[in-house]
Amino acid sequence: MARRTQRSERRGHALTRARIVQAAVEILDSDGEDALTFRALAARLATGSGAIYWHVADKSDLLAAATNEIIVGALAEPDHRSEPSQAIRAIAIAVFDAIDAHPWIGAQLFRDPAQPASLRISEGIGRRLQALGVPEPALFDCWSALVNYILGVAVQNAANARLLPRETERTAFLAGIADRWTQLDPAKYTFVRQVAGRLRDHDDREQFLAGIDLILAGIATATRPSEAPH
Amino acid sequence: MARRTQRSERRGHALTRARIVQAAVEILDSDGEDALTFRALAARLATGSGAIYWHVADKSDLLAAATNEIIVGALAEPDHRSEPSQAIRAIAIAVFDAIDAHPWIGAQLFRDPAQPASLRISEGIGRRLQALGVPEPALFDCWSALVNYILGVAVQNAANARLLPRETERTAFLAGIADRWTQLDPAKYTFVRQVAGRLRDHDDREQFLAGIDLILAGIATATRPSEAPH
DNA sequence: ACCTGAACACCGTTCAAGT
DNA sequence: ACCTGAACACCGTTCAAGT
Repeated sequence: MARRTQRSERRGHALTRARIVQAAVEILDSDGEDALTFRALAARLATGSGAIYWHVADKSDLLAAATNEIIVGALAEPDHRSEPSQAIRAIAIAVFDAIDAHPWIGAQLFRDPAQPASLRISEGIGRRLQALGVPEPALFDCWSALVNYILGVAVQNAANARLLPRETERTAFLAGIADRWTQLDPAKYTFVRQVAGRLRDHDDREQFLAGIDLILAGIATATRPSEAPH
Repeated sequence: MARRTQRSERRGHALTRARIVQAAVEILDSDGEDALTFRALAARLATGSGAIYWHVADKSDLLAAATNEIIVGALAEPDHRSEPSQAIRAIAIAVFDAIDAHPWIGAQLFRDPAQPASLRISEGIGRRLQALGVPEPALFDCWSALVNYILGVAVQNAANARLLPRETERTAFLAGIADRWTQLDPAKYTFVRQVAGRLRDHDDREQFLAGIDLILAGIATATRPSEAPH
């Protein structure tokens, strides 16, 4: 977001790590994961492919940097006022939407639990759980369940989004799955056949949030017994 | 598991889709994801790389087939006797352990929600939720939350396992993260610093199960109100 | 019908050579 | 210190040619 002034900038086009990452994000967003090659990146930056290696260790380093840029941006403005459980939902949605808008993040977000992106999410969730009054012994489990769920589902959704870029394709795709489910062996797949209809018109985002609420309900169970009514 | 008799089999070495998939699994398990190339596979099967394409559409088809083989095997023997919530835990653990033992499954399991592997998991979980007495309106949400959590966490764990193949590396890795967490800015990362100690000696499998229990507790909340005490 | 293996069109990464 | 771009060691996939 913020433009850094570059001391050695010439005509505004010095090759910096920041500019490389930015160009990588643009390629990833507009043309997808496969389009990001060092050759394409070099062409866009009007330089040689080898020059990029002076600022970036390798492709995995490049993807990690691009991921952090997006996630840190998405979590930039947490609302400090809202109620803890609402704040948790807000963080979850921010991550979900960021991955939905930039599906290439998906695979990357797992790589290193110490990268800024993961840390921000962890800290945000953890603080709200404390504010919620979750007792010490249960805190680690509750925190880990929520963070795991948020990252896991968001990444799955990103994988789907990568497969089906357009909304119309998605609708047709879901309808296709629902149809195939309906035709399965009734004895072996009773349940799957039964929920096929729901699949057709469900919304991934709402589904994701319903899961968050379910976990929060479970957390409330773990919290209440140690709380006196006030 | 079951050996199919091949009509045109000569000396037990006819090139079949089943044999190709089996060889692919062996390479993936012993040498990792990057080691599975069509050249390596052809060498192991003592044939040309092009021959494989007669039985398999492309690499993604090959990986999907390998994934299904493992998952279907892992869920082969569900215990019909146990209590529903115990059965759900058993399914979750079976998936977790399968992905833990074959980390390369991770990325693949998302690809197609209509593949046998996903179907088995979905059906298994869904039936137990019905047996648990979850009312119709809540069923879809509960099912989706559980399946999403199971797949999401298992895949994350697989990604970590891929990074750190050996147990000793893992311990050192966790200790390293915990140390880094401890050194973070106390103002910005209060919570993360606080749980760093727990991270050091936590067990991924137990953590995973704790999350399942939390969701089950939430599901019980959604179930109880509509049930009369009996 | 099925197999062979050279050939094609790519990759990420390196590195001598330049400025 | 930083950039260039040819070269290297790979890939997945295709396809004419074989049996």
